[in-house]
Formats: sequence, structure tokens, C-alpha cells
Amino acid sequence: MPELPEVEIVKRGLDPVLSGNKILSCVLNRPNLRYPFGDEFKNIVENQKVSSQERRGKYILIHLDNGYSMIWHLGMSGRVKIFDHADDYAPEKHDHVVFAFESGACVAFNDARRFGFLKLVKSDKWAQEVHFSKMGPEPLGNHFNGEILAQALRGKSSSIKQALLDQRVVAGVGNIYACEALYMSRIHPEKAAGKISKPKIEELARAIREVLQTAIDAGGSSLKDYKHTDGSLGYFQHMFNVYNREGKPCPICLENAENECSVARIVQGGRSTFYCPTLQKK
DNA sequence: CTCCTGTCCTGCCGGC
DNA sequence: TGCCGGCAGGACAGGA
Repeated sequence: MPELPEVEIVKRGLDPVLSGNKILSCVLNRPNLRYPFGDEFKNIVENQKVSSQERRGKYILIHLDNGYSMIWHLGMSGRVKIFDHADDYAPEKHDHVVFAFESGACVAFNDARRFGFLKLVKSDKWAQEVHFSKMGPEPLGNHFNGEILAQALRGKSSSIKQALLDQRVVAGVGNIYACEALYMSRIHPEKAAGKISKPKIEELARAIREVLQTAIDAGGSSLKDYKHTDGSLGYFQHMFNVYNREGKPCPICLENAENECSVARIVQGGRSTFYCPTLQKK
């Protein structure tokens, strides 16, 4: 469930802990997550300084001094728990990897469903990994706009909702923010991606940026509380307009008393889609 | 190529 | 109260 905003918040929470800090120990509580760690993981990571860290899509990259980088992915249920003092760390179920730092800080990677992973790659090769080689533009970056999005959607027969979940179209958008962005730009989720007018795509591109940035801002404001760095949705949830709100009126219709409104839920590609039938017409 | 389906995994919720 | 079936969902692999 963590999408771009949640991952960005996790990354920002990690920044002060990781920057220039040496990893003293890396405890692997199981041999694998989505991928096996391999025999060398622990040895390559331990006693290395973190040189820098970044986010790409829903992934966090942690670059080490020895020319290796860790790719972290939170999957569905991944959480990152940060403790300024290792003494404060109390192990919990599904804490699969625990790092201790020279500063005394401690970071635990917890993932109940284990769709997430930690993977080691050579730092100069990370972009060639399967997760990134075909990944689309960063929606909050300078290289994303209506023109770029229109190009990515051109000729696509699949629905716009499913197209937005395709990380090759745009990076970091998941089920929640796809629904929210379509709502904001008033596009029906089942509309064929390749048949949306240019002005509507412009609107959609703006909506994607706004929905993501708003969520980051909301998360960022709660960052001073480290407990919220775990990637959980707690503090994002109240701001959803349609996601997980089946049967409830959407905020815009609620404002406009003339509109009859009940948020609908449909299933596309096995995933729930929520939308407002009054505002989002085919 | 594009599109679609199966798969991984566990917590949670509703039904009986 | 407890058990169990079904569902949720990111992203990859592989088939159509």
C-alpha cells in the first residue's frame, strides 16, 4: 500500500539517521523476503558508511561507500521503524531485518506479507535493474507534464486506471492515488487510456502532481513524530476523497446539494477502484 | 509489441 | 466463542 508519498516520507525519516552513518550490524531474521538475501548480504553491508540515499518511484536506494547500493521496497505491508537509541528497540513480529548504526540509532524493516524486499546491487548498475530500467518519469520531477503523460498513454487500449498503475507510464502511483487523481480530474476510471482528450490529460497530470504533493505535505508535517515514519497510512487516510469510501457522498457533491452522490466501487484487473459516478462520466 | 492472468503472503473480517 | 473462507494488493513472470 505504500505509494510514492508514503515512501518519500519514509525516506525523509531515514535521511538524518543514514547520512554519513556507518552500519555496524545487519541482522537478517530470515533468509529471504521477496528475494533471497544471499550469503554475502550481511558481509557487504556491515561496517559500511552510507554515502547517500534517494527515492525512485516506490523504491528507496541506499548507497554505500563500498560501491554497493541497497534497494528497499515496502511492497504491500512494509514498514520502517526508526529508533534514535538502540535501547528503545523492542523486537516485534515480522521485523525481518534490523540495522544498528555507529550513531547508536537502529532501523528495523518490518513486513507482514513479505511482498517487499531488500536487494543489493552495484551502485553504478542500479538503474539497469528490472525494477527501474523501464520505469516512467517521476511525477513530481521536472520531466513530467501533460505532454509526457499523453505520449505514454497514446494508443493504449487498457483503462486509464490500469494505465496509471503501470510504473512504465508514471512512477510511484498506486491504487489509492490513481483513484484520487482520476477523481480530481473527473475522468472515468474505465475510460480507454488512449482515448482521453489532451486537455483532460493535462488536467490528469496536474492532478497526479497535486494529489501526491498534498499527501507528502501531510505526511511531512507529522514527520517530527518518528513513529509516523513507518510508512503506515494512518495520517494520510483522512484525506482520501473516494478511496475506500464506497457508498459515501464525495466531498464535491456534498458541497453541491443538487448532486445525488454515492462513491462507487468496481474491480479492474483484480483491484478495487473507487470513483464518483456523478462527476466522473465515461 | 500489448494485454491479461496467476502468483507470492498474512492479517483481518464476516458468516455460521 | 472459534474456525474458516475469502479478500486485499505491488509487481513480476509467462501466456495469449
